[in-house]
Amino acid sequence: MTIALDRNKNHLLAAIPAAEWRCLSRHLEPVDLSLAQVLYESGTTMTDMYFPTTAIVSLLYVMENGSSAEIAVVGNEGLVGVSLFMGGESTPSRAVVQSAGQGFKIDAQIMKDSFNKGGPVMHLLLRYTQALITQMAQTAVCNRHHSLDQQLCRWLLLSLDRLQGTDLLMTQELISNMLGVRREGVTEAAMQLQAAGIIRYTRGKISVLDRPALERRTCECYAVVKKEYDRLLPAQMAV
Amino acid sequence: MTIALDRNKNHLLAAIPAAEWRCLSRHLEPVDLSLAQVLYESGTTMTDMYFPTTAIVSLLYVMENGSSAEIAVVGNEGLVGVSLFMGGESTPSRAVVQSAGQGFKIDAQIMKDSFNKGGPVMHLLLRYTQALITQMAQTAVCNRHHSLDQQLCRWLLLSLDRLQGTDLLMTQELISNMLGVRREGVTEAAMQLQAAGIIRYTRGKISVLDRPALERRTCECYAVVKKEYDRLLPAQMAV
DNA sequence: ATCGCTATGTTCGGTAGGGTACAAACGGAA
DNA sequence: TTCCGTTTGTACCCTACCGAACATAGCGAT
Repeated sequence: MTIALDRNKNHLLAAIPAAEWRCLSRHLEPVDLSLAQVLYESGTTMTDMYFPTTAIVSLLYVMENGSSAEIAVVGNEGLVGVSLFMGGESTPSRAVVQSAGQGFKIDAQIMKDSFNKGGPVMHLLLRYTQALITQMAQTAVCNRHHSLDQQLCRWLLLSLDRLQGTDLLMTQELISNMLGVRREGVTEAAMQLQAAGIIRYTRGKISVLDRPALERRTCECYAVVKKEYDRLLPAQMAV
Repeated sequence: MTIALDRNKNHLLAAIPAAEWRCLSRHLEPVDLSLAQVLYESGTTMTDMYFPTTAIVSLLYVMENGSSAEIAVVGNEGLVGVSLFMGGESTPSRAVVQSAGQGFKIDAQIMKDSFNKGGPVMHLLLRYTQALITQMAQTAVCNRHHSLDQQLCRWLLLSLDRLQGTDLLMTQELISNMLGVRREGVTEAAMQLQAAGIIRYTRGKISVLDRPALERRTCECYAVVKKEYDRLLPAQMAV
């Protein structure tokens, strides 16, 4: 395999020191991640880890009655499968591709070995995990206290941060599943945003026209999480 | 210091291998944790870690407008301060004593050094952290989908699991702060539980009379978290 | 015994969001 | 162009919860 590969498209990969990178890169496999593809099913043993580059993956919990709630979102800033090096091998949640795109896949054992060397890779992954923890915690807070409108804004911003450009390819139905609310609620909130000139949407495509306005409308949760990601994972120098 | 100390009162301490324990135990300091005591304030650098034995500590996020929401709860099964070895040194949440009691305190650096040896202590702490992550994730789900009544049951069970006996010393006002709901809502839910003969309470004291009934009333969230704690942190042999 | 504080109980109106049912509109396929 | 499935819009009622204001009841201190 000739993989000169653009690891800079994933921030974690980009931050892996050169020496370790030489070991790991040969095991990384570029993969297409298609919409609604399930990377992990709740409770199953994970065999691979994923580093999204242009795709976005949602971690969500599916309840016994079938309704769901997003717990966190992972894009080019992170990785899917932290439970592998945390020691659990599985989690009670599901990982689903929320926005199609590419990423890298790597055998879990390879990554665990690298982690267990205890060096910079381990500390990098642990800092990422802490950022992820913050996102989950803030999701809990947001679910408790904030309105659907605010949560929609937060969700759009989280997605936007993980994509290039300002267009999101996703239906309101999909968004409602992620937020764990009725589709009709998303429709109403989205109409308000459109009326305010903040977004424009057509069937399955949302264009963000005024990002600053989105940030003004959302709750504090977005900023708290963003700030924590920036603090824990500063623009990192590879090589 | 003569600390023959009852480390078995905290499950994590109890699971530390003998060799490592000899190093660590001399640095552990028994502390009284009083109700409402703040162990960490959001954003401050942490200098100590805490291992509750008979106390219970809540991790909660306090919003800009003063209202709050519990993110997770820590008792004799765990430790307060995972962000220390995760690499962040701080978190956007606060740690407050929810139920007075005892615990052990240890200098953060000592514990980090032990963690960084990469041996069983590290893996133990990481598995605990994954269990904590599950609890946070499920809190997010519960906040989204379940009724106040169900959440109160879950909360009582979580507390009960971390105490000996069946009595909780806490006011409805305190509970409402943890759950992030109105006190009146807790009053109503608690009255129903009392009417059903499941609990009995007087000013600031709740006695659980029928735990199985509580488990029947609560949502699936409690069982999911419990199961994950048991899976990740099985009754562990020290020494 | 009394006072006063704290904890708990009650009430009323307001509202966000759930459940349901259906209508309209867009867009790709034939 | 027409058809059909998908996506979005609208309407209705209902319930859980919030906000606020206030009433009662334990319990400790004096």
